[in-house]
Amino acid sequence: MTATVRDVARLAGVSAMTVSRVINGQPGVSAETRQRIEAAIAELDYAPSKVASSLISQKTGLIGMIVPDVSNPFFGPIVRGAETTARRAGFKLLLCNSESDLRLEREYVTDLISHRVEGLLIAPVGDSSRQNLGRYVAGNFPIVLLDRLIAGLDCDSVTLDNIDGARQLVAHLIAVGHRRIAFVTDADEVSTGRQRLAGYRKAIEDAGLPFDEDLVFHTTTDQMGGYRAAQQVLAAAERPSAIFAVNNMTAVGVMQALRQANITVPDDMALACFDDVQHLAVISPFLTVFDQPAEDMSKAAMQLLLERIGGTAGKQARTVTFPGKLIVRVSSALPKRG
Amino acid sequence: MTATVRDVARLAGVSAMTVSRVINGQPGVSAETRQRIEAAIAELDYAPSKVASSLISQKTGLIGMIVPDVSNPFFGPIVRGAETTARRAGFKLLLCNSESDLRLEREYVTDLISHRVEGLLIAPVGDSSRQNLGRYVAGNFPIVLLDRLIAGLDCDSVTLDNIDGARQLVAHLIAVGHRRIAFVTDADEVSTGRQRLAGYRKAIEDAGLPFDEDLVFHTTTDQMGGYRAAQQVLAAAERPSAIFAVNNMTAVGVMQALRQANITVPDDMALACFDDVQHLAVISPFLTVFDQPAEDMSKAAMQLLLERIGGTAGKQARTVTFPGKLIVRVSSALPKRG
DNA sequence: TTGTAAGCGTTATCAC
DNA sequence: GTGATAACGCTTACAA
Repeated sequence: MTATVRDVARLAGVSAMTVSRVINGQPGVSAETRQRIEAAIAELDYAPSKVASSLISQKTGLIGMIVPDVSNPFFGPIVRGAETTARRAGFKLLLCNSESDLRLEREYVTDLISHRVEGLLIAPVGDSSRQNLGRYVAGNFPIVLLDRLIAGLDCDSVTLDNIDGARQLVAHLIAVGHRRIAFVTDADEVSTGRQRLAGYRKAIEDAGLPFDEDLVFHTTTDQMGGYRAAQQVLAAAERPSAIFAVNNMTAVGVMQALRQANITVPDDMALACFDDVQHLAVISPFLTVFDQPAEDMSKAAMQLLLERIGGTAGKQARTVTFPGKLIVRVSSALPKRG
Repeated sequence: MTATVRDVARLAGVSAMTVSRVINGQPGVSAETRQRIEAAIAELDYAPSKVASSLISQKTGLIGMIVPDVSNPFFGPIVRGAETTARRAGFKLLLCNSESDLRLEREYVTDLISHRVEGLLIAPVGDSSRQNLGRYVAGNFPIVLLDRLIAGLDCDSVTLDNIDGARQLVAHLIAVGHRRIAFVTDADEVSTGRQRLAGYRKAIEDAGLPFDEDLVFHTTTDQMGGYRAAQQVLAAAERPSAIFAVNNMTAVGVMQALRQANITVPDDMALACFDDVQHLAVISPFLTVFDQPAEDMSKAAMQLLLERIGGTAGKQARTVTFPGKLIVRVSSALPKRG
């Protein structure tokens, strides 16, 4: 179990070096010796230590990945895609959940660096993550941003075309007949929120409607945040006919508040959001969404990271933007009453 | 970025040892020296290498986790819970997706061992995983099984009471009025499938109904497997009025096949399965399920593993069984027609 | 309070 | 074809 090269060498009657050659498939070992060594390895259940070899090669074969929460149906496929791509390139993934907490994110980053991950794939908490990452980016440490950009940080990244996605989604709501559309989103701290707000505004202005700041409800983009924001929406003087939630968890919270207030979707209020939940639509094709190809985005991001690690990337930061697609279901229909 | 203790020592005008003391917060360093060293650390962006310290301490602070697929809504929370618990104990998680592939699982296990993870938390592919794990269990390497047991492998484990869960779910279907209930499950290779079959059978016999082997449809427990099995169910001579799918993905496949055949749930066919999808029910409370407390189970499993790693566990294998709960929604109602 | 020497398990280098 | 030696970056044990 904890045998070393030397134990194997002793048992096989050779030197540690020869064992090392066999392990790494290097030439220059006679077939007979090789067999004796392989027998000794099997006998001792010997597993070479990557800890020791990493120390010499300065390569751990480890990649750090930080997401807010793997159990979020958007990030699950993201982690899955990244891991698959990493594995195929011979890397293992150290997974961290930042819980959208800047301090926890910072702790993870420094820990991962200490573990000598060869690169970092991260869906950052927000613009403030710049504090946590800036020095490494400046030091040319391989980092790729996923889903969210960081203002003022020039770095490889993979995101969705959030502006146009939001524009499409809101344009759809307008086409259906909605005129007052609430947007439930976060503070100005996260790039996705900012971009989706821009798209929301564009769709409204494209349609010749007035952009009303009071229809933008800022909150935390989790279930509780969506819940609270929806209550504010319902309390608004002139109630909107539709709510656009900035992401999936926020939409869940919105739905929860609506249900509690006995408001039926879409009969009393329409609802649409970002992020489709894979497979869910089969069970219940209800929610109109703008779907992000999460797994593909993540694979692309890992690819960028692998290139950076491999040194085949060039100095300039690269940006990949995916289009995504609008999926219209029943939740966005025009209310029958009200 | 890649400074070493010696670089820091040189810059601070001390020995490497003194730097090491400062890093590890050991006593015996004058305040003045400490400050000089801390300044040097900051100046050089020095991050101590866990690769090197792991080599000495024989502790990596790494735990391996293998699940079939993190993007599965059952395993997402499982990974999340494990990571949170591991982090609080100072461990990082190396995440692997076995894709329910025995060979891939084997590869992951040996790789993780080479990386010197201090323990392994695994939702194994099935009974055959015994080949992949047996030697390590025999060698007292810390391993905890999650969700699935392995026949003939005596090892710490956390599972659900699958027999009673399935019994409750099927008893509910019977109480609603169903008499012919199809069970879509895997081959005999996975403990959860076996146990749920036992529960299915018990509920049927408890109700004084005949157990009909032809109502048990064996397939792969993924979406495609559920899809194919449902087609067989529909082709059955005497069509059942309800389908019990062994897990979430299988249920999705069943639903897909039913929809394609223009069969409405529950009006033409009832459906129930294991695994609730968190949050989904808020959006659309449709599917009757037997819910497993995935995150809690996972936290408990990680706790067992941490105890084993810490040596506070004792030789005997421990088993923790969670109860879970039946959640009745609309999909299990008695068909109106047929 | 601080430093020196040795070694953790590998492998690169060079010698035989 | 094979082996001795040193080194990767750190820490334990001991010395000063």
